[in-house]
Amino acid sequence: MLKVRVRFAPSPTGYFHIGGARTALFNWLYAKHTGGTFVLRIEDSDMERNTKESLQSLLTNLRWLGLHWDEGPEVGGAYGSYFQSERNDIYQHHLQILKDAGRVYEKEGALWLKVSGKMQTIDDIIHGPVQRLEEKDFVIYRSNGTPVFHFVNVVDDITMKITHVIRGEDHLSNTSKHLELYQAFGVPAPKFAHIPLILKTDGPGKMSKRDRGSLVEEYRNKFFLPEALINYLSLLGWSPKDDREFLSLEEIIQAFDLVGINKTHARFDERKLSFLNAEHMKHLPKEEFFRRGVWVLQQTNHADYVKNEPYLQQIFAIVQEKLRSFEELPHFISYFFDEQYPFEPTALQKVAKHQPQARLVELQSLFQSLPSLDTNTVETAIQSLSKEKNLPAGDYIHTLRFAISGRTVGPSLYHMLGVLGKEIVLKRIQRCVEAHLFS
RNA sequence: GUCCUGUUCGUCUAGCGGUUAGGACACCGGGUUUUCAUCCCGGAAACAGGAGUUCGAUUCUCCUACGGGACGCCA
Repeated sequence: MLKVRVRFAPSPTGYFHIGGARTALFNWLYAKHTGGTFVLRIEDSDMERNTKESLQSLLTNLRWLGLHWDEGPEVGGAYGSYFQSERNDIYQHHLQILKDAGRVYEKEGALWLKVSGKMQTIDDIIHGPVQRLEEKDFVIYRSNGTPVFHFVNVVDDITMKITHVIRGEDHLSNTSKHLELYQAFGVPAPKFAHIPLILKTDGPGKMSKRDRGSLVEEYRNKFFLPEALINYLSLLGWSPKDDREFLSLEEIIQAFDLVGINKTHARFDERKLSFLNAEHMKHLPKEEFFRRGVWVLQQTNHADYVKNEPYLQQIFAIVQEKLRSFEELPHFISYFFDEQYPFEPTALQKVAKHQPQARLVELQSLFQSLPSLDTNTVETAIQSLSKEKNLPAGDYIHTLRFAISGRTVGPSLYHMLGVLGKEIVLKRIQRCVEAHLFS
């Protein structure tokens, strides 16, 4: 069995977007699944539109996603260069082959390929046989002497020994041109798999770089988990054919195959992506959550939160199950580090109706009588206090959370008290009492 | 316009002739956590339409409608 060689061949003309990432992912997955080789080739034959920044963005985001290439830029390989702009000799050589075969003519300074007039049959792994007649001759070299996409794409796939071309369905109609080329060169075509496109969340058409949420960069900047994006993207046009949706990379590689890919276009849904991100957050091993959390804090100018590591570890431990995304982390835990935390107006409103001032005073004397505020002690103490005063425990709990954090939402209150400790908690209650917020 | 291609809940999907058409997100309701963005339970929600083929079509064929793509000296 021939070893699989697949490639992702983007042109660096803008930011790396979701559609490209999914195409890269499917190629990468197929290589991993079959033990094949994943090639990254830069299609920069249109010099005017290429930028260094797009190339950098591409490489950075591909690596962030974990889609490392076996051959390509900064990695090398036996079939380089992996930049089309550096493969001119190869293209000239192949042009000569077509000329010798009598398939090329010049018109208005450009070089055209004479089509065969034969009906082409694309044997697509996803769509089955697709027939299409390429009716018109087409340009393979521009009048400025540079080769065009269809030509270089085919020449590169031949010379790089690509076995499977996995690309977006927008190329399905182009494939008859490519088949003309393969035949003109006298070489067999690779296998094709045209994957369905990703459509806009709402409105007509495929997702484009201008659509909100379409850039991989956005998710990296918002501290999404790359494994969550991968998981979500893998589910666009593919599924493991059972009820699993929360999947690790290993599970995806294991189950992935070209024949299981759908024919229908999929609509991008950021809400499901967020859900998957939250799931992956919860399943992160403690140490990994800590490692990445620290990194996020440093990136967002909250390095001071990291100074006391054991303290931070305690905070992370009670916060992990509540966080949907690392983007929320700095704000979510800010009051653990700031005695001047603000009292949120909406939170105040919710709490104000339960005679908070009186409750806080009662809690003060209760806590002073306790040796420490560990979770169990505090829980039973508050329970019996509410029973004694014949009040709902919620009156104490809501008020207390508000007093020590300024908010109505956060991690488990009893655990919070334990992490903050008796001294700080009493200080915070005092601060709240003295603020006279409830008049 | 021509040529390709597709059509299962709002969305992502399972299903490959006989199923109460399954799951997930989102949504709604209830419960737990006497907070909550966690967790648990429940609910509403789909085979585009029409002809065939067949004992029987969501599944096969054709037509219509609708969606998507390609028709560049862009990739």
